[in-house]
Amino acid sequence: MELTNTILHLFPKLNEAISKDGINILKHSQQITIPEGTTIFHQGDQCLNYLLVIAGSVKVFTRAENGREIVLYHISSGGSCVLTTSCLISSEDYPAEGVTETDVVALAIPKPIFEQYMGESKAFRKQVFHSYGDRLIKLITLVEEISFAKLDIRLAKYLLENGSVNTPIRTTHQALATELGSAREVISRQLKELENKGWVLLSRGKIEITNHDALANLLAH
Amino acid sequence: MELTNTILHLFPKLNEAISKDGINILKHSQQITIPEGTTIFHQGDQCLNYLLVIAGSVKVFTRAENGREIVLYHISSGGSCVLTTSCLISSEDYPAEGVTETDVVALAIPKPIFEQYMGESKAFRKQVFHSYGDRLIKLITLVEEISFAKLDIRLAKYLLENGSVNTPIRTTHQALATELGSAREVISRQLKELENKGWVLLSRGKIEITNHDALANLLAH
DNA sequence: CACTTTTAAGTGACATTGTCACTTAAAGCT
DNA sequence: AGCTTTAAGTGACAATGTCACTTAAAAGTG
Repeated sequence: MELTNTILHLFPKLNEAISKDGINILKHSQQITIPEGTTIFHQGDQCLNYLLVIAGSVKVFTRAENGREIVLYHISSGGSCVLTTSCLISSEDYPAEGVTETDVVALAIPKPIFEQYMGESKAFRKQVFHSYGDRLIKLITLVEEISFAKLDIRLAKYLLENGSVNTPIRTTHQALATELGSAREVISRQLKELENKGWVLLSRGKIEITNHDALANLLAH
Repeated sequence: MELTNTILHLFPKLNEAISKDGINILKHSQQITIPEGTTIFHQGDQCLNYLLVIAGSVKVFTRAENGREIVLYHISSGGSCVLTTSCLISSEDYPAEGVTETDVVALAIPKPIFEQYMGESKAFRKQVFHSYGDRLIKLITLVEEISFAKLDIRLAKYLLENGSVNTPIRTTHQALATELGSAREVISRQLKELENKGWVLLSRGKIEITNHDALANLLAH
């Protein structure tokens, strides 16, 4: 019952699907645990389940021929994998890879059950569409940021969203470059500048924010 | 009956929805014509119809604060507007604008009918999901191209896709910059280089391809 | 037609970001 | 302690974006 409550809290629309439409999602789906670093899909894969993430995080990214990568978005608890959903229904290839960033607990709804629910429950459809719309918006926002925003701003934003004065960010410059669709050397230089200004403190694999307000001020424009 | 055939040809899944699921789409929807240059949606709009494009083309783009724009994708005949669909269902704001590039003929399915069909017809759902998946893939591809591909390559690709030796492209450098998410000056310089190589011929508002193979060779890498 | 106005395109200097071919240094392993 | 792996630094240079203009073609107008 603990799990049930967690799920219903994370996916309020499913709650509605269960109570209003009499759909027994928990009975017909399976809870799975995926270890960190697992590739859950990559280009050309067939997929057989609708995945709802209960705990942990999945990184979805594309890779260029020259090896450079860019993160498209993350799926964290309360999110679902729309790319697999899309291929679930329209059977197209997706041009991206998904890798678990942490151990992930997910609810897997098998394809036939998924299709049945899509027909039977308006609330279930809403849940699915909601996560679709969410991804579209995230992708559009990403296009905007890549095209228009300066790197120092995007970097500062990332730092503020992922750390604070007391909680350092544990990541590498390379990972950050991937996250922002830039190159490692460029990130290193930008970080070095922030360090020279005294706003962050750098060490191998760790970035500490030392002046939150100054960083926040960059975003303010 | 002419229109019916056109529609069923453009949207094969709807054909199935009609024949298999007994759904009378044509009866409950309305054919509308929208003149060129009409904004059909912009950020924050509410939308009341599911739009299927029968003829013409819609440009979907975002605008940065400094006025720079980038085209996210085009919706042409056989396409449907997923952004409005998304907001139709999840009632979120979308961070983009849609403007007709030509006169557009579209089929408008009112929201309540749309929701009914979504419940009743698997084929209809497939149609909707297919266009969703399509957009996701287009957006992901766009992110890839913006992040990784060189501008001259993207420009050459655009030129080849939109013109040939006999059919010049009628557009401005500014419009091209918007299409590729770059700046006008940069596009002008790139075009000038192509002209110097003798691959295109430039005049105000017009680009003529004079050496198709050389351009195609750029893409081949 | 000659003129003004609008719109498109060109230009050079400079800033930002990406690429390349490395070097240096820290952490983990035996 | 020495070796290996991984992270980060560096300088030179290329590609792209920005700015503040100028020039020129087309469109509108009396």
